Amino acid sequence: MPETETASGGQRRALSPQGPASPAAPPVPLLVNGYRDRRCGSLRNTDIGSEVRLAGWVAAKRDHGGLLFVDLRDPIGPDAYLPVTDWPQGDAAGAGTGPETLASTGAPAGTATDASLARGHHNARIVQLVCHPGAEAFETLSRLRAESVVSVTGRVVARPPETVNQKLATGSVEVEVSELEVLSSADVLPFSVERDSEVGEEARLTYRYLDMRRGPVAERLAKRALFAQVARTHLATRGFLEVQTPVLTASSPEGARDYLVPSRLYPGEFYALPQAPQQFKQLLMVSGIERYFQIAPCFRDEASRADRSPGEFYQIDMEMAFATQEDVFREVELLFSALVSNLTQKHAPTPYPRIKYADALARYGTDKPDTRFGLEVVDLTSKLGGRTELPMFAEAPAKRHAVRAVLAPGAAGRPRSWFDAFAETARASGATGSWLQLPPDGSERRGPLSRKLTDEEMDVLAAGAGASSGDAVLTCVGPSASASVPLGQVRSALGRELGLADPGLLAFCWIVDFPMFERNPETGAWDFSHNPFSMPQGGLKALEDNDPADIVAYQYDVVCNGLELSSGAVRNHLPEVMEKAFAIAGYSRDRVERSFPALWNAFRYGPPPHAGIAPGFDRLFMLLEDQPNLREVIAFPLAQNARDLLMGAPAPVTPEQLSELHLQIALPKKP
RNA sequence: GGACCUGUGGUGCAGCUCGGAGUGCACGCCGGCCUGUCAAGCCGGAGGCCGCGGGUUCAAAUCCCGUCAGGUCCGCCA
Repeated sequence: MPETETASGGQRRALSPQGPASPAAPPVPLLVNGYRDRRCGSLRNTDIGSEVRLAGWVAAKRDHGGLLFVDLRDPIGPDAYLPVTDWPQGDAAGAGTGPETLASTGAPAGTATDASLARGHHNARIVQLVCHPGAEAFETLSRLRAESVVSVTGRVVARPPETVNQKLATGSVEVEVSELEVLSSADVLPFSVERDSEVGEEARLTYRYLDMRRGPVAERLAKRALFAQVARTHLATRGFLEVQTPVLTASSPEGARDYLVPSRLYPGEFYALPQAPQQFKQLLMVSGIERYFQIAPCFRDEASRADRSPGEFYQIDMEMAFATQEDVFREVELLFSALVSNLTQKHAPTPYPRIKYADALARYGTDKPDTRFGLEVVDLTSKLGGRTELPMFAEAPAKRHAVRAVLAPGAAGRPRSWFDAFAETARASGATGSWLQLPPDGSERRGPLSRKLTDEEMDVLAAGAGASSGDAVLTCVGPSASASVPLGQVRSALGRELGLADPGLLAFCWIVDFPMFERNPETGAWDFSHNPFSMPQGGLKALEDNDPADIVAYQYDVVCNGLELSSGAVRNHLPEVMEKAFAIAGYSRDRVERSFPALWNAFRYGPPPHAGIAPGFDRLFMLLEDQPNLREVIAFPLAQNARDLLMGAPAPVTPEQLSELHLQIALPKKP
């Protein structure tokens, strides 16, 4: 069947950061050919009387014997966020186009305003076909299974008033089928595409194409495409050049486990897939590129989490020459604002608050705090430490322990098991947990602390935590760096249970001043605590004069709602500073040179100062879409164990392939 | 590397605590009826190695051990 591109070019204009579906954006045309000349979901009252050709999937069949209804469903297209038209010239009469932004996408005029009718959604992609027994198509159509694909010709007719369906965008009309062509027939499906039932993860991944045909995942992919376009367009207007970097590269000694690719030409040698284009982007800075970005694939052979894909993921990798930490913060806030305003109706206050790493640990017990709500951990070391009869508090200053507390609103009446669980959590992280309950009726305070503290001390504790009747105060005593951790966990749990977080808020914040080094608890040696290429604050002098424990780096994270979205840093571009930093971490100059030959050499030839960041693309999009895990925003995700249930990867290869690569398999012996 | 949750006709679930015949629900599937449905309705039917292996027991979907698969978390992720 010939396919005719009837639109003039059919191109979309680049999206402006201000609005993808702004009036300036031309509507997306339909390919008009032998398959169809209209989209199912586009038919309206104004089409009554016209003859149309439609194609799509048989979504549902209602066979009355003497009368047959079929719901025909469009494919999922860019109409999820762009205006569409069924006419080459961009005549928008039937497609409900207009100056809508995605955030305000509403129902087409003249029908129900149900949110499920929003453009691009399931009920906006359906039209009802009607077929009478006399019609030639009747027998064939009535025998077709759901999800078969057909092309039909028919006349658009008005539905009898009492049968108008408010749930469909096309609900006031139907199409009387005169001709039917079966384009493909479907076998019985492993699960229903049309019904809104839960399907197990295994079945969804194995039949991912059917899972996507159900709607939500594919609609999200359409939105993900918009996300990428907004990011690209925005960064381009900010002067960032999109540069692609190799996927086959060298293994780097730092970081996660590498995925290795054996070399055929060089027996016994391997490429590695990049964990991130970190060294390449720094080399681009040395190359004289002013601003670089890339939606970069990253590969890490590490265990997965709901917010961490196994195997591979994408970063919006960015780097700028002659830039400071402030410049990076501003560019990221501008980029995120463009993404948030184009893709969501959430609010994301700027500038993002900045929290020192050490403060984040103290106030939230984590370096990725959810700052949408309060309940911050308070430090009562100076008020209660050393002053009470209770040994735990009394001895804290001498042991250099911190006394910390968090408010548990309305928790006075919680069961003993809840408090015990907290105490156990505290013990597991090497601290001592206790608590005080303030009964709602104002009666005698209860809990272990009530037995050892004076009334005045309890007042200090309650006031310090901001507790009143009905609340509880949880306390934790331990080393300063870890005393807040169990309290932070309780804080997060309380936030969830009590619904303290505004779901419409994206509370971004910067975590700054990460320590440069940390002691390896086993060897006592100094390790890089994060990125070894970060510039220490104070430069060479700080490295020479200060205790490594006190050196902080120009190293930062951007965090939102308790999710870490990215790490970044002002890079260390000075070989002598790098040499010293690596020396503290126990690397000889020789070893640095051997480990990072390209950077080491490049930095001898005039590297500009530079800084950058690499926000996680999938994770940021998952956050904006309120999705609980990354599989919901990825077309073909691996299962948790890094298996591809659809394609069957990984899989053994032939002996010939192995031999060509000079590889032998030595499986571990079974016990 | 470790912990926990889940696994029951094609799909989703109940049954498992307290062992007693594969018992049940919703959907799907097959056949029949049906001219205004909207995930149509009504009648009938088929479909099961209760993930797999071992153990305890007179008897195991149910209890125990192991294992596989899916998920969540800890470690890990410079």
